[in-house]
Amino acid sequence: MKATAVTPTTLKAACSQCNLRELCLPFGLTGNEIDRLDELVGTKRKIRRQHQLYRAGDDFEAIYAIRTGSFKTDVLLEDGREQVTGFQMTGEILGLDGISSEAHSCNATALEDSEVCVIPFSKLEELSREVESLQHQFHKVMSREIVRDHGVMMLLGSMRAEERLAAFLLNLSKRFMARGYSPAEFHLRMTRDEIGSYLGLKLETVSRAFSKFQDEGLVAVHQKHIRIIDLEGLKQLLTHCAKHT
Amino acid sequence: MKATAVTPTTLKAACSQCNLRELCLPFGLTGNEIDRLDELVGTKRKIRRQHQLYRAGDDFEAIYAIRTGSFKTDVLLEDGREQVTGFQMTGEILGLDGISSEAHSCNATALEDSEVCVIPFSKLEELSREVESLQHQFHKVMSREIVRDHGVMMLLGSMRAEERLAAFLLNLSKRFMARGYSPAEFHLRMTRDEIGSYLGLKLETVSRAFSKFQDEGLVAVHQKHIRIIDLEGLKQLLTHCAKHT
DNA sequence: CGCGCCTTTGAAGGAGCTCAATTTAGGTGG
DNA sequence: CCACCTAAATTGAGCTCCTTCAAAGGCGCG
Repeated sequence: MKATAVTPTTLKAACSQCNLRELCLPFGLTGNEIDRLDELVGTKRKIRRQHQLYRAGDDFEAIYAIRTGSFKTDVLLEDGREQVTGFQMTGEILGLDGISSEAHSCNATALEDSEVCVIPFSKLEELSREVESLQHQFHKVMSREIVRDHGVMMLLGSMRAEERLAAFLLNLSKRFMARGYSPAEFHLRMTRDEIGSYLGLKLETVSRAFSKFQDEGLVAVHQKHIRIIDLEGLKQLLTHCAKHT
Repeated sequence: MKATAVTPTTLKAACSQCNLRELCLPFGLTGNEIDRLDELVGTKRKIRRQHQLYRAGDDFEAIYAIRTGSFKTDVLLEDGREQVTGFQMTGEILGLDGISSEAHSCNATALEDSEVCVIPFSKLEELSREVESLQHQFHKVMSREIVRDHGVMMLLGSMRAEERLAAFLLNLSKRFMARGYSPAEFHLRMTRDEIGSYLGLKLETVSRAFSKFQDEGLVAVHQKHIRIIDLEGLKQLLTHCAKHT
């Protein structure tokens, strides 16, 4: 919480001072190990709303930990169709897609003015060869991304519109809570169109589902402001709406 | 190709002898490094058709490299809905989902009688702290899984039925080719129902799409036997079918 | 040879999409 | 401070693609 005397332009990241470290790469590391991680984490980088942290095709050199703000990642088809592959919040890691081919395979766009810690990847590999706990935590972070993606595939492949939106809201709620924010009341940083792209729905369908939830007393929706009224009701939508086989 | 004198029951894996090593974990390693990998790779394990390599909830202890045969991975919802998250072929790695929570989060089922190399994960982490090229290759394998999943999300979220099936066939074709099999003619190991689950479609829709492709002279379909007649035509389905916005 | 499972095909229905109009919020300049 | 302007969100009506339900055909295996 104590401000350190550094210039704001090339602010050095400091995991040891960061209140997100329990969610991020330093999780499970000892104080001494975190200090070593501090050394390798490069500068912070500010990204303004709607600007891109990296684009598909960019050379891969670093991964990024979100310090403040939020992002979306998306892939584009030649014909212009966009698929949002995820929304990322503070403490989450961006750029893992780039490792496989040494180039990024998606775009990462800030949903609001944001700040990321730049983690040069070759240095991370170097240090994680020495620090077992860092190596393990990094593997967990990558694996978590894979598990998360499977969840989205479940959502896109087997759920109907309202279930998808309910799952989306519950997921956001959980992540806000993990960051010390209210799990019941929050602002969406993304548009209906972006939610729709993520959920495999058209923006009108998303909007209609929001209205339906409101009519049913599950949530209160005012544009991007969401208040969850009946958490259990939302959860039941997921388990009981078993129209499919 | 030369058979080594080992008992067939607890056959020791041998990456150095394996013709899949260019597709698998040993890629990029020197001969000496591959020998060290050989040491850590445990026994091979045979899995009969329809049997499971692991189930959601099982303790995570090892990852698996497919030596022969093929698998599907799926996640189940409480109400019984199944989502196939992937089909895996020889040289591909199974079990990465388990790292994050130390328990597997999906089921892996053999589509035919198969054999996997068991790679104890803690030992893999240990060795990859010493062998840089192994560490890097393992990271690439994980990242590739993430990129693959993004592709499936694109498919499920933004494509229509026929595009999905075309993308699926083209993907299979590419992977068969990488393994030295014909890219134009192959046997599907999975049912229409499993394809449908993977593609977010009902089995009847998959069947109808196959029939349509056949009518249009794109592929010849005889049950599970597929022959791709017009590869370019299939590819064009993906780029030109831009009915969506 | 017969049984079960997988696949194919048809016909009808519905969830979500498309197109279009209206409302609301947020930013800008007078 | 208000009027204006643009982007985002809401809502309605008709349509389409995929699903659902149903029945028949084909293949493999005991």
